[in-house]
Amino acid sequence: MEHSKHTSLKDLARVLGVSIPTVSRALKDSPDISRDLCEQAKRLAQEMNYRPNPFAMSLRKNTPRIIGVIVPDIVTHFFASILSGIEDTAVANGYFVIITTSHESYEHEKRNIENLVNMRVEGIIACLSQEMTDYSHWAALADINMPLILFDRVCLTDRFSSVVADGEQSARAATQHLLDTGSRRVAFIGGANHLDIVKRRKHGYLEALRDNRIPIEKELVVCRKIDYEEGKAATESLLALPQPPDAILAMNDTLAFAAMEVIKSHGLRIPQDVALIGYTDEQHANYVEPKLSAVCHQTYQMGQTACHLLIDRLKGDKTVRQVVVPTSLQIRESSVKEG
Amino acid sequence: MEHSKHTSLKDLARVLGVSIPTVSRALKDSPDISRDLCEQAKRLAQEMNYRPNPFAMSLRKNTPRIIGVIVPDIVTHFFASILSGIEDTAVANGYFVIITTSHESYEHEKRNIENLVNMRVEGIIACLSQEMTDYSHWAALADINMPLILFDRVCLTDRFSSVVADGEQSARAATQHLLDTGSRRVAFIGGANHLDIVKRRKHGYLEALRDNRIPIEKELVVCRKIDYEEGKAATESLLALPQPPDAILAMNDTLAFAAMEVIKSHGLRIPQDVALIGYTDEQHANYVEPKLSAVCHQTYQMGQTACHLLIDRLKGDKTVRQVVVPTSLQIRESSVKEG
DNA sequence: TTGAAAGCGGTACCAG
DNA sequence: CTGGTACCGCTTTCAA
Repeated sequence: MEHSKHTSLKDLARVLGVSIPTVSRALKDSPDISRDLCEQAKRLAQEMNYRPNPFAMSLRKNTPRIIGVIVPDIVTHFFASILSGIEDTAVANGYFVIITTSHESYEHEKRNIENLVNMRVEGIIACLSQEMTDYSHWAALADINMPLILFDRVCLTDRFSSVVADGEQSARAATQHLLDTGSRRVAFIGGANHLDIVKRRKHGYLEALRDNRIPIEKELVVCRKIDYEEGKAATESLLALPQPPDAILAMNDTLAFAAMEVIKSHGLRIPQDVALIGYTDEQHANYVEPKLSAVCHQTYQMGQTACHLLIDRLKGDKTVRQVVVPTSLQIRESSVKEG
Repeated sequence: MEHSKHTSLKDLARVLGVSIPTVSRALKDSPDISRDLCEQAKRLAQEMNYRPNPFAMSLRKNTPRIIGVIVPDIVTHFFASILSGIEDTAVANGYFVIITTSHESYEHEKRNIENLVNMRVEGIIACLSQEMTDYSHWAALADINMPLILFDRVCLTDRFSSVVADGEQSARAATQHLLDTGSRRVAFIGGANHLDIVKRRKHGYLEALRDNRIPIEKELVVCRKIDYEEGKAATESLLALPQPPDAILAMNDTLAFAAMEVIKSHGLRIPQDVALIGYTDEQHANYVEPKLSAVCHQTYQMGQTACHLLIDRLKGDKTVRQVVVPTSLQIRESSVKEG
């Protein structure tokens, strides 16, 4: 007896004294129903607060108008903002969004995929978890023809459309900027090496060094995990080097703030002793002192784009695309040693 | 031909050469099916990757195991963290979560409620939008017996269970702390007066003044809107007073960071010239300089609690509760003028 | 131990 | 213009 029974077509039919199919058609202004009945039916539906039962609909055609989303977590601003873009776009197109979190765990991720498939969502938008090293559960989605769009951390890009930032280009620009403003020994703090975002950003960093004919020093590249504590440890290890870096490029917000914390705790000045560039949004960059120079992702747009890709796919567009969303390097206070 | 047909009981039945109901029962280990058939059926289900169709289920009993959530936005850390608590709890109990955002708009809020009801979610967890001044759309949920749990910004607490922080007590403690550590003229920046969180925190602030026999000065209380720009304007107006405050209590994170920005931009020192206390989480409080003394909400727990209240309600517990989640005052650098 | 039939709410097709 | 019938996938009597 939970929520007092919804009214169904049957109820309307009974009151109107006509058959169920007739009411169904009347409500959709079918041309072969008398205008009169149409009006009556609609008025009654209004009065009796009739709502089409989505489960009945979905039972016939498999289209519950629900999109599933899998993100590592909801709390990180980067993901929250992307979710926001997804949600707004989905709603604007008449879809609901079910959000699930992988907590960076392979097991969770697998279970979430399972659950969403079981729920018969029309499509899935996802960002890979860090732990994820084998792609079979994603590939399986292609096999059962479940539309999937990946963003940020992606895989199997020949089979699934994806949305990523221009990681290589942004890291290259950030590194170049550090070198242009007085830094000499630039270090890189990244996440697990198997993630392609790590590869790309690291590659951009290395390219910039090469552009400037700076020999690569392996100790200056620390790739552990995207995690606050790991980021702190990475920074500690850099500062403990016999010849520590005089600048650090941290490849995402978690790592950047971890680095900032550690540099400060060592009594070092930013940017004079160690310059710092991170990846983060405007707000967080401005909150800290010194204000963090950072690569800015257009997170909201990434969410929108991912959702649009999915909706296009649901409408039948089978082409696999890789959308690269440009980033912008925003110079603030933490990076410039000299004008 | 979207996602290649799921296998149904019918498919299994055909292969096994038995009737559909039989398979249905076999899969649930019904006692009146031969052990043999049970085993066979389950094995086959496994092989053929059978998934019960949730729409068919939901069509019979109205229990899609989906919870709807309405929040003002996803991006604000406060909400993101609560969502996280809700999501984890929901999943742990076998529920999906559909998240919708009101964008602080009355219209969106109404539409979201509508949509979730149409979708036949089993219950709703929500935080009121700021714009919301009339409660009828929420009251309507009670009429149709849709379980509703409110958090943070609540209404009709006699009919709906809710989860709130101890706003009055926390504001009182924060104000007392300011007075204890050298501040004399404490101002309060709040949001729209019709929100009960605003009322409660303001009340706590006023109580603290009274406790200390400090006359209340109306100009020191500015309640506009919870919004970054509005918060800046509020702070500006305070600093422009003939006798400006020497301390500010900002009743949430958005307002606190806005206040900090403006105070700094005036070249005033925190806390020496103007002491500041906000409401925010640990991480953000520590990012800024000086580190922000702040009331800390147990956001994740608030989400968990709200979800548990809903699940209990879904299990039949009709008692209406008001859960108050304690806060903690965390003294950092922005508030203490003197030891 | 199993099967047949009805029903959940709606749509589509054919008949009249 | 309207009604009858069948079906989507599953559960639940009731009969056998």
